[in-house]
Order: sequence, then C-alpha cells, then structure tokens
Amino acid sequence: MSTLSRREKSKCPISYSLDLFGDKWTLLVLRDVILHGKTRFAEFQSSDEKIASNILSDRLRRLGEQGFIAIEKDPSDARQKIYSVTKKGLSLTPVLLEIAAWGASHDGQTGELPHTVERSDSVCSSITNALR
Amino acid sequence: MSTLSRREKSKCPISYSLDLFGDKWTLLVLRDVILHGKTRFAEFQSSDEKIASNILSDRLRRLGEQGFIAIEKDPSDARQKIYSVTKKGLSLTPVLLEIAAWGASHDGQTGELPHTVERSDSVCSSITNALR
DNA sequence: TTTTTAACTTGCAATTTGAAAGTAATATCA
DNA sequence: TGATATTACTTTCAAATTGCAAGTTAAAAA
Repeated sequence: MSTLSRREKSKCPISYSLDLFGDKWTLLVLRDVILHGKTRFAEFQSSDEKIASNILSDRLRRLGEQGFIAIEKDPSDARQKIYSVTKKGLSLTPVLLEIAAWGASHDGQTGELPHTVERSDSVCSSITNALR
Repeated sequence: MSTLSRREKSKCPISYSLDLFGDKWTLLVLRDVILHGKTRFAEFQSSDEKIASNILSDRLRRLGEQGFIAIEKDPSDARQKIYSVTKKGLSLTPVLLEIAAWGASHDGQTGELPHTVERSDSVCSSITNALR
C-alpha cells in the first residue's frame, strides 16, 4: 500500500471508536447489558443514572443498528422487547473494564468495588448468551 | 463499614469515569497530549478532528482543574502556555489504548495502524516528562 | 512601528439533552 | 367483559451544549 493511500485511509482508531460510543449514555447502556445482564427497557431506566426515556430509546435503537445489541420481540409478552448483547457488543468488555478499573482506583468513594462480584456472574451469562 | 453506608457511598466506577471523560473531545485532547506529545493550543487545534477553539479552551481548562494535565507559562514566550500530561493523566493510557485497539480492529479503514509506531515514542516522552 | 502570532473570548444559530406528559398496544384484574 | 395497569416508546418544550466565525489582548517579530 502506498504512503498516500494509507494516509487517506487511516483515521485515528480512537476517533473512530468515540464516534460510536464516545458519549456518556451509550457506554452506560452497554455496561448495563454486558455487566448487569439487563434485557428490558424498564431495567435500563431503573439504573442509578436515571436516563431519560427518549435518550434510552435512541441509544438502544442505535446500538441495535450498529450491531452492538440484538433486539427481539418477547414471545410471551408482545408489549416487550428483549435486548441482548451481541459478539460485537461483548468485544467492548475490555474497554468497559479498563474504564471501571480506572474509576475504581481514582474515585475514593467506591470502597470495596461492589461491581466486581456482580460483574463476573453477569458477564458469564452475557457471554454464554451472545455466543449461543 | 456497614452495608448501608457502603451502598450510599458506592456509585458505579464507570459512571464516575464517564463524568470526567465521557465525551468525545476530552479523550481526544488526552490522546493528543499522551500519545502525540502535543503541548501547544495550536497543536491541539490542528488535529484531524478540528476541535473548535472555545471547546478546546474549555477542555484544557477542565483537564487542568482535574489534574490530568499541567498548564504552565512558556518562559521563552509569554503568549504561549505549555500543556503537559501529569501522572494522573498518564493513568488513562490503558483506557486510551484499549479504545484504540478496539477501533483499530473494527474500523476496516485503519489499515496498518499508523499510530502504533508514533505512539511508542510519544508515550515514552510523555512518561519521562510526567514522572520528572 | 507595523504586522503577526498565540491563546483565548464572544456572539449566535443549530443541535442535543432532560424532564414531563402523552400514546398505542397489549396484558391483567375484578 | 370492561376497567385498569404496564411497556416501550414519542412528543413537547425549555435549557444546556456545540460549532462556526469573528473579535480581542498581550506579546513577539519584522
């Protein structure tokens, strides 16, 4: 590949990533679906950060369009949708954990890292589901 | 520590982190100061993403207030300021690299990862400076 | 002394967010 | 069966943030 075509092609991978999830809400929704195994609209709404329903709706739709999560109808209740993480979504786990590790070591409020325990179980089931 | 006080204290470390750098511009500025060793206002302005000067000004000030970067006067040119990464700022390197790695492996445009080479040199000098 | 440069700051339109209320399609209860 | 509740949105609108262009101030260079 020539130097020129490489220069044209290459955009910063950090910038590329941030275009997809470089805002607060997207990563929090991904946290909930990956680390906490949430699957329903109301579950995402109930997290501590209190995301507004219009923003949540928008982010779930985008994450679905971009392939980070799968959106299905609940066969046993037609009002509900089931959100689940895909392989692509799971590939963001290292990013999330790195951010969590940084936050935990700099917060001073986080104490005994309550998410550490919670995490391992939920991640395991997220992985099991995504790879099925 | 009681269960109650722990529950009151513990906020999600991911949420904590995102409150500090959960937007596109903050991490791009940190990328430039950590991975590309930029030190001047004009250098940050010249990156591909073309950050507006008011936003850049705001982000540099915040990063300074939060201790991620140090801001000094240039002794040899009183018009200029010198921005440099601190130890605290450097502690975000793993987060940045994880995001970069994800972007590189999912972009399809990034080609031969031109930042890999560039990175190692700049990171080394960032580290050297921050720890001095 | 005039021109340039560096780092902002300001003004303003456009976009995004956030809070609250509304809606449509079910599902559940009496 | 009819009334009520639930779920996942959508809408409305004010407030905050962003993005662009132009202006400002102090200091350096010509």
